[in-house]
Amino acid sequence: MGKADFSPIADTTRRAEIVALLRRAILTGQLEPGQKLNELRISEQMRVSRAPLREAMRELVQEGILTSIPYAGTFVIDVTAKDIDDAYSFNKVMDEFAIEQTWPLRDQRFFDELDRRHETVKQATRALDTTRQIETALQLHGLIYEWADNSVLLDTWQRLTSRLQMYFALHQHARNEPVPAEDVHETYVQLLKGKDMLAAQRHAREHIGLDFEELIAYARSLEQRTSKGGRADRASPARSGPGGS
Amino acid sequence: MGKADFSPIADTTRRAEIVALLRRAILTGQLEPGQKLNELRISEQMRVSRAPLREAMRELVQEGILTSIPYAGTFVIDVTAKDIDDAYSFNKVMDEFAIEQTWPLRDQRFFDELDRRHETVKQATRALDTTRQIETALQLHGLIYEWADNSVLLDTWQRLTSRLQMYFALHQHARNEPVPAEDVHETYVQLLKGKDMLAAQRHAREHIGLDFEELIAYARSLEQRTSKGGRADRASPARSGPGGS
DNA sequence: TCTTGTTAGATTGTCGGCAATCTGCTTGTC
DNA sequence: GACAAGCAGATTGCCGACAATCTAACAAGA
Repeated sequence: MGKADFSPIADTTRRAEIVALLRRAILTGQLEPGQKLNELRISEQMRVSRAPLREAMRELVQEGILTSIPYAGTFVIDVTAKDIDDAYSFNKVMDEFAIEQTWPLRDQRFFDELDRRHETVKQATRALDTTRQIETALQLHGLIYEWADNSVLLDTWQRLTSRLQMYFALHQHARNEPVPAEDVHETYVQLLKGKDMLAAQRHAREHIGLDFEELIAYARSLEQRTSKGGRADRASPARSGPGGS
Repeated sequence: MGKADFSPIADTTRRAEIVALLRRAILTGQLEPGQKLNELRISEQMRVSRAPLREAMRELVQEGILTSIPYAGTFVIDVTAKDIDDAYSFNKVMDEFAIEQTWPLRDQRFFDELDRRHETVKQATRALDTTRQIETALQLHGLIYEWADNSVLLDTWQRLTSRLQMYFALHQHARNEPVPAEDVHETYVQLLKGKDMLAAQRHAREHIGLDFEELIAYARSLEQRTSKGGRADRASPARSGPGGS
């Protein structure tokens, strides 16, 4: 009997493609934080009716990168320094857990995949493609989440990833540095291959920490400007949580 | 000048109400795991067109309690023992973090709210309303997440809550016990009022743990039955994550 | 001048219907 | 009888148009 592992074919609904397009536009900074998404305009640009566009938007709202106010519109989320700080401290705890869960499951395939993703990051770095560099770095970092074999953990990470990518892309866009230092992930990869789990956890905390510190400082400086600058109203509406009456 | 703090008025779109209705139906077990949601039938029952219903469904898909397969339908998620186990171990870590973050922020208002929610649970217990008992118990437990002042943490908890409520409701439905023992939350509340943070964390782990153990055992027994029973196919499709190239 | 009522324009929310796709059955052939 | 092709029914995906709501400009009155 022929056994071939086929991966499921791509979703072929307009909705799915629209989701991908919008997400990419947001995460790369083509759509700026706070910006309103005009349904009619976008649907005409994409040559699509508003129905699938609106469904796509609802998905991205739940994914946490859009926010919707009834009869007012759907907006790209505003990024506050506190949001980044929250994500930062939460990420530290998650990292620790992910490494702990992944640690006993590491095998040759894990190491290979680790190297492969590391190589992809270096490739994007050499190509001076900052957007892709952020994306691949997050994918490298995400391996421990994919390997941990915990669906809830992975789900949470993927949600967080969207926001992180948006934050970092925002940062990069602002201070248009050519590209960060040569290889900041080398130590991380080596530690994940090693025998000292606690060292790996510690490094993950501090390594990620450094990137974040810079990011938060930047966000803070932004808020200084906008606090007197204007469009600071229109607070994010209370997320209609599961805890209803 | 008159200063009155008004909270934002309720969402008055059909979509929001549909979301609430569907979520309630799922979390209370009126809609069983694996069951298909027929759009036409539901829209007629609710006297609503399919557009807002479909948008509501997309939200619940992203919320993690529905799963959608293009051109096939939208289904209530299947609950596997591993899912519960994953949520369990993840919840332990989150609890620890939430207590740590909340600890220095506790004040009189926190204690009052804690007592209020505790009272609500006892009330539901006396009324023999198991569904509401689960709901209120989760709200009691959720206070440390609301108080922790971390938007990402709270968001993650609210997502997890949906699934937890579904799991526990499922359990309760099956073994139709009258109502659990009198007051299992007393110690938890007292520890949160006390001075020993580590003790509170430890208790949260073990207390929640016990409930989970029973739940997982039940789920395992269910899978024993369904593994030969039939509708085990139609695996959950790969969640189109943010990483797509 | 400030506040309040009105109105026109734009945008979101919703509806009913059509097109695309899947599923199961029937039919025909070997 | 087994199997492939084709067909009908049901269901999801998508579209265009209408209704409900918001926003901003303008006018009227205190």
